[in-house]
Amino acid sequence: MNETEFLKEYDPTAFQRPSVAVDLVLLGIRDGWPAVLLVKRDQLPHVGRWALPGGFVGIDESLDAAAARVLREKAGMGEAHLEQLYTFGAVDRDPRMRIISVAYLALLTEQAFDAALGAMPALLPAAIQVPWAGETGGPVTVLSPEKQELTLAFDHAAILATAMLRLRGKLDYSDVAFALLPELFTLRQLQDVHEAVLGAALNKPAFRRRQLDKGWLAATGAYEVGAAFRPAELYRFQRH
Amino acid sequence: MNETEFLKEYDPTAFQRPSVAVDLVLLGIRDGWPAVLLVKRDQLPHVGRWALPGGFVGIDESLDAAAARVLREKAGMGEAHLEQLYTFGAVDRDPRMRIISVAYLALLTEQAFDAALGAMPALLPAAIQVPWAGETGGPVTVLSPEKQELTLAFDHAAILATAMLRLRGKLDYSDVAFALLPELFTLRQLQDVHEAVLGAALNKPAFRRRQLDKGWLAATGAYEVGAAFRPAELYRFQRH
DNA sequence: ACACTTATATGTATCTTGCATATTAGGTGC
DNA sequence: GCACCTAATATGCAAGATACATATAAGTGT
Repeated sequence: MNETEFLKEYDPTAFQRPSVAVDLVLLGIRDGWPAVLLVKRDQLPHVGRWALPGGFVGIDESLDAAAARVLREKAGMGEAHLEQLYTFGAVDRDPRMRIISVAYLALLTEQAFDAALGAMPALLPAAIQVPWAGETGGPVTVLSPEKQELTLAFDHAAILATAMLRLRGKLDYSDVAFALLPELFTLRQLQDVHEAVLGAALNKPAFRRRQLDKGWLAATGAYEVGAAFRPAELYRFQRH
Repeated sequence: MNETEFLKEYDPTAFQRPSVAVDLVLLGIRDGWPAVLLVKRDQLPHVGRWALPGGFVGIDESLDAAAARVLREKAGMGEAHLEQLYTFGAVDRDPRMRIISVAYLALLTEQAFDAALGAMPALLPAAIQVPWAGETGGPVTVLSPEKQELTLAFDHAAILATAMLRLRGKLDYSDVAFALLPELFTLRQLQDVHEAVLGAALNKPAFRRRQLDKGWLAATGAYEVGAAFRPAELYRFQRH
């Protein structure tokens, strides 16, 4: 029996299978705070609760492709930094049936975040507050624009907590911060992103020096315009 | 319609679903090198190739539980540090059918590694060589005990590379190294583990001081016995 | 007793980081 | 035009972390 014959006889229905979905944490910085885009559930279960946008993975679709499709369909977004986060597979995480969810982290610039809100008005921008426990990953609080604390559907609060923790962890050794910034940015904007994600203030000269020493920043020679005071130089991210 | 009625009518067969499996990277240190336990495939596809032990996720089984079960069934192992690694979901990663694999990293002490070999003689201990490119994660070479380079089945080489990279990345800020060591160990053994995982030599006094400063090591007052020369003190890992 | 080898301790130069302070370059209001 | 305000940028220094060299200690084997 060769491989082709084998495949003909293989019975792919032998086992009962779980459904597989992707859920997206659409993350950006708004008003100096991390923010996430949520959708309101209009079906049972958890009707009326806010949830992460997601969708089932097609049988002929890779996980990354499914995540990119959900990004397009649910956030009207063509481009964003997308990275796989973690896979959530508790048996009872969805009361309808067994659904395994592969969570993805999508990082949006402030501009992309607003564009998504414009394209999909049903999306809710919610502020994220993370206690500075860092280590184990304390409970994350999600606030509506009216400062109401939201209870997310399913295990989405845990997914969001994982996302924030991962982002914090990767912030200083990877280039994720630049995915949250426009093409051109000032060092102060870069620091603001870091401070928002870390939820802590950083020393300015030290931050500036460390960032420049990494060799990832290319000075453009251009400066911001219309600033009330001395304009800062604009930098561009450039892979080492 | 309330939630209970809704669930009755929900049709879980509406979409064609992928199969979900877990694959385990059973990792230990042997003779100063990272090593992985492999199984020989006795079925198509990829008959005769070496693969990571794995199994399908039961419909009433969480991902973590499935990983623990595979650890028990395929490695005869009750205890080991188990952590989810990454989920591999390319459409064509298995020619039989669509299988999404949630990869787990299992860290074994040298003792547990040998015990697994004893309990499951079909397992092959293969040495892993990782180029010191670190960053992007170069190609990983897997060597049989006879120093033959092995070609792993499916995308298991990529899974293994991800495991090694993750381990390297977590080595100095987490406690993973202790999962590779017995209950009591010397500072030299701890350094040997770090050097094997990193594939690089480390400065002894600096390593020793940094480890002790972390506050994770509890001196036992006991010393190794039978050492040819001055015996080293035994330490125990103790969560901060 | 001595050689041998590794564990452990210490000292110093170097590099990194945090923080304070100075200087620069705009805009704003008179 | 000119003083003033504020934030960007630059510099200086102390504290901390790290790499590396060297010294001392504690066992075994001859």
